[in-house]
Amino acid sequence: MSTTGATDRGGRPALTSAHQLAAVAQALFVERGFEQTSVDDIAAAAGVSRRTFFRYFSTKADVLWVESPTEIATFRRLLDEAPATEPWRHAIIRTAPTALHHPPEERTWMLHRAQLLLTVPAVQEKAALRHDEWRRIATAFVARRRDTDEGDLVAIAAGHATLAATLGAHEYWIAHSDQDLPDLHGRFLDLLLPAD
Amino acid sequence: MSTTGATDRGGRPALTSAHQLAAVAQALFVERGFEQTSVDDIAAAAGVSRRTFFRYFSTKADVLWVESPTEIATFRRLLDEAPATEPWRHAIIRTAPTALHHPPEERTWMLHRAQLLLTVPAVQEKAALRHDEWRRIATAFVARRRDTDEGDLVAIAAGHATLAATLGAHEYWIAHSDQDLPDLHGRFLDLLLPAD
DNA sequence: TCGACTTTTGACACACCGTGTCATAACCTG
DNA sequence: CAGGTTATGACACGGTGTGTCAAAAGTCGA
Repeated sequence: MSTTGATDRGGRPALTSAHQLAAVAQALFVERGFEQTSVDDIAAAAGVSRRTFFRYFSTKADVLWVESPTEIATFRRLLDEAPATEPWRHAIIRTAPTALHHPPEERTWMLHRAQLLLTVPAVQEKAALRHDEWRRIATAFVARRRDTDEGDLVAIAAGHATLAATLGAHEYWIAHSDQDLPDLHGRFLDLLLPAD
Repeated sequence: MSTTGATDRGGRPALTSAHQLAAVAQALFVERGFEQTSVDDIAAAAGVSRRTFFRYFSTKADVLWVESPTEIATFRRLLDEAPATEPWRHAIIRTAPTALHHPPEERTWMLHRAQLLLTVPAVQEKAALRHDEWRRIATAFVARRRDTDEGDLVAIAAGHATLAATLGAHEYWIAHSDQDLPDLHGRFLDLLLPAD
């Protein structure tokens, strides 16, 4: 979370960081649009070369998912830690909104991110892989709880429902940003998850 | 469906057609992989220039959605024609599988298509736009039936549920291709659509 | 202080995607 | 045969993402 448990084994110090690049890039996206911003622009604004950008992110759009590995890992961990007595439906409704929760000071950042994600087609495309990962976590969890494999019909349905609820909650939130995202998320999950 | 109500206003006859290009392209995708197939390869195999390919399809992946406009239009039409007495939940469960229905002789073609769609990341990405359109049709329909706008929470949820069910059914079908896709589709819809 | 090691960086070069432009080919009708 | 119409091919261009390699800028040990 905070600073580096990284062991310093010498070598040239980095000129930038993933988070700094992400901040610079997202600011440019918001300001002049995603497709109107080239990787050259981002690199120049961050004071590094284009090649360096691609060492931090394998795709231009990837800067929007800097937090994603953390969120994904949190979701997986929370489900792993869910008490065996808790029904899987309840566990998902409880953990999914928590995994995506961010402190209030990151709210406008999140809102901008969500708007880019749901509005810009080129960005929406790149979301597919992340969505898949998110979905698979839920599917695997439900399969475990139901003592089946990941080919289980209900588990597959639950996975897709989890993703659908997450996207739906964000879509609704964009238009009603005064409301509480985790709360909305829970309501969508309750509406869409199949019966236990 | 079958041949051309197109008025012939003269001009040079086309060397190829969207369907022929799509067939050639999908065959190459299945044979050697999507990313291992360049547009140059497709064009060469079809006997036209690269530029011509992009006049028929605006993206390499678009060949996989030749049938999409028809399916989308059918879904929209079927919902428009649904009797006002039919509950919206039932109407979606009835019409969505029908709109995606294809004659048996196109089965292997559909199976290949579905496998590419759910397996190859680069293809999955391009699906986002089509999925959005599919989802919006359901959302708009539910909003109409509930006398609300497309910002309605239940309508949004129903839209995402419709898409989730469609994807889930295809995913399940890939692993159990002996079963009936429309039937699976209906079961997923029944499982995921929120209560009326 | 000097040299060996490690890591980050920048400079090129390259394949591919998708777009704009323009001349040419191949059909129609009068 | 002339003029209109449509499809095509050739070419150039900006952008993305990748591979390669030499140079920069630190660390540590002798």
